[in-house]
Amino acid sequence: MKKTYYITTPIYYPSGHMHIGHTYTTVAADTMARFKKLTGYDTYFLTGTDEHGQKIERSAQEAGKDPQTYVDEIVAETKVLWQQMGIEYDDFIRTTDERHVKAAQKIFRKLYDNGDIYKGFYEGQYCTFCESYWTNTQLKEGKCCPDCSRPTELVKEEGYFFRMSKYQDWLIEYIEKNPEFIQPTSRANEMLQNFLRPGLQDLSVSRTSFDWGVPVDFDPDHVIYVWIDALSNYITALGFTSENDGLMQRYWPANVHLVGKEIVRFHTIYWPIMLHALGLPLPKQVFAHGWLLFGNDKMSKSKGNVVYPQPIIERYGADTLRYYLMREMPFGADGNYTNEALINRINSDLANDLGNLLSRTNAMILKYFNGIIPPMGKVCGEDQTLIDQVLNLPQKVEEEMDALQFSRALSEIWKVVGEANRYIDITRPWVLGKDESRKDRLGTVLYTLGETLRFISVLLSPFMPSTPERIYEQIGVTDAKVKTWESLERFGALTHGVMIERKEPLFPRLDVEKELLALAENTQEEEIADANQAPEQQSIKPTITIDDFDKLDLRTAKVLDCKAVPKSDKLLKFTLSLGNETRTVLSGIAEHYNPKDLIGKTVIMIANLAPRKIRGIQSEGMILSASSADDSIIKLLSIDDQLPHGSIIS
RNA sequence: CGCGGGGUAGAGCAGUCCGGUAGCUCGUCGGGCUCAUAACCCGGAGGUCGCAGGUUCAAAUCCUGCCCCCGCAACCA
Repeated sequence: MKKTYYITTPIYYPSGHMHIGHTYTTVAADTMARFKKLTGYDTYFLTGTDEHGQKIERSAQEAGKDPQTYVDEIVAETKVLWQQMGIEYDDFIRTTDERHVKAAQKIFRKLYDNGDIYKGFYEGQYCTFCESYWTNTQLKEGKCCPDCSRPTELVKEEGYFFRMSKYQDWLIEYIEKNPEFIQPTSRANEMLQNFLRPGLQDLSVSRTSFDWGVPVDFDPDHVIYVWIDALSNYITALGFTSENDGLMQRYWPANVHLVGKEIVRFHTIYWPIMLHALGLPLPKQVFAHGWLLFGNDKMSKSKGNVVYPQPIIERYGADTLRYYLMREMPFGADGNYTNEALINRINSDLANDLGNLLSRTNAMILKYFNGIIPPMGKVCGEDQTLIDQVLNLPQKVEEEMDALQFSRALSEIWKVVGEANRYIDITRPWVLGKDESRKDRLGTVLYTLGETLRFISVLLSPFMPSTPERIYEQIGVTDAKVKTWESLERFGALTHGVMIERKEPLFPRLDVEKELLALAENTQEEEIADANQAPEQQSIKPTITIDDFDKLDLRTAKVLDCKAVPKSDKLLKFTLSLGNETRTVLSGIAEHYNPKDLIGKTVIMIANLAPRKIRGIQSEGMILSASSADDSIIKLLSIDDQLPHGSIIS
């Protein structure tokens, strides 16, 4: 029986279009899956979408659609994107699939029956407007909602909880004994130090505050919250709890869950504990890759720097983007996406090195052998050097792939591309071509080059699925048997006597300036679209009466002193004069103002706001400021200094 | 002292676990070649490895302290 290999991506949240970050993860998983298939594994590759939850419910509402229609559209678009990117998943699970819903309910019930889930009360700071709970650490000053800045209130709600703490010691031991389980290792330390060792709290696993989810079948007021709903996709897709669980038998436990670094916790704490509670083995590895940053900034919609793959695919093709994503940065660390780096990679690696190698090889076979692949003759030392490296290549690539080091694997392949280019300079086939008596030698050189390109193509096929075929037709590879992993065991499987033709360049060289301009247009359109959208999302708060307004005591205040608060990025400490008294007030505007510039200004403050301790300093009021929707611009309200300090504003 | 990651040539990164001539890609400068997509090949210049101490025959690497950047802090890959 063949060895199996099961790899997954996270299931993505379809509240918006998939961007290059999602593409990155999915391409990595696809590349790995293709590599394992190539090397003879019985491979299963799962991706999908996590479609429930309040955010989807609300996004759908805003778009004037029912949630199912809303997610159906985004999923359809996502599938088109994956198809364009050459993603060959074996299954695409949607948490709204009937099969998933049923299985998630069974899992929930099973955990409840076992006593791992119990009914209790959830208590937390709740924002009525956003219909969302926030933790104390998330809240803004004055216990305000981090999303809409309205005050939150303490709310108690009936809910189901998972007894995480029960399994905490077991998991700590498991992680310590299985260093391969969480990769890179630094992530394991992070989990142990941050969450596991300080102690796990029981996890709230149901909600009554929204409906768009899988109902708890024995208590339909509750829907199953994301943890069990989303994480269980990895086994519900295999038919866990259904009569037809053949895939589960065959592929579980997964070899790798590929995840982004922000969801490591869910996959290395909650998920293992859930599996253990269900009596199932844990995935062999959870691999956390880094983020694709734009320049040095995190991609985010509010910054308007989200990169979408479609324009890149249209301009340069999916294989090119796949190559860039897998090559540019070490898998696991954060990397930068820049248009310039993309174009440089295309030009130097794909056009100059690989494309040109093929071009010169193909051109010489046409010129000196009328397009017929010559046979291989006697091998010299200079041939052998190249041949040895070519023969060692598959093993090197496999080693790097097993460590999920895509970038290094490609770098190994490109070392050989470079070696082949050098080989041409050393053997000087154009000189051999002038001497009819050295035709055999010339044939050997060109055959060696063709055969090297065949090795490269086969090894490249998981990374760039459509490029190898374009190479094959230029070096006369037609037989499927010489496109396999097994065909890389010996040097010389390339069939001679085959007729080849001249084709268009594999990857045309790009004009850097021109391409940068074209790509910049794309990003700018996005920015404008986002900027126009942003203010609309901040709707006007509910109406209040004049009495409500009267409760506020607004005063002018003179800034006597202003300093940055130590160990804080955002806070400034103000000493304010209200005429007859002096107040200390903190304000989170350090990123926007230099403290010195504010001394002497007259600002407006709320004088009767309940004092609050922030960073150990008592803040006795609040200074008014206006901000843009994403807080990128914040302006302090101030007035001309004509009035006495402490004047009432009404 | 909340947690984690990072600071190495103009740019982007590897090397740090297991101390011992500082490496790769791009760019740049010079040379070679003319089969090739003005591509390819060779060579050079360019770094007090964030700062300060310490351990050592020897520190980018180990220890201590500090500075700066980034991310996370209960569902943004």
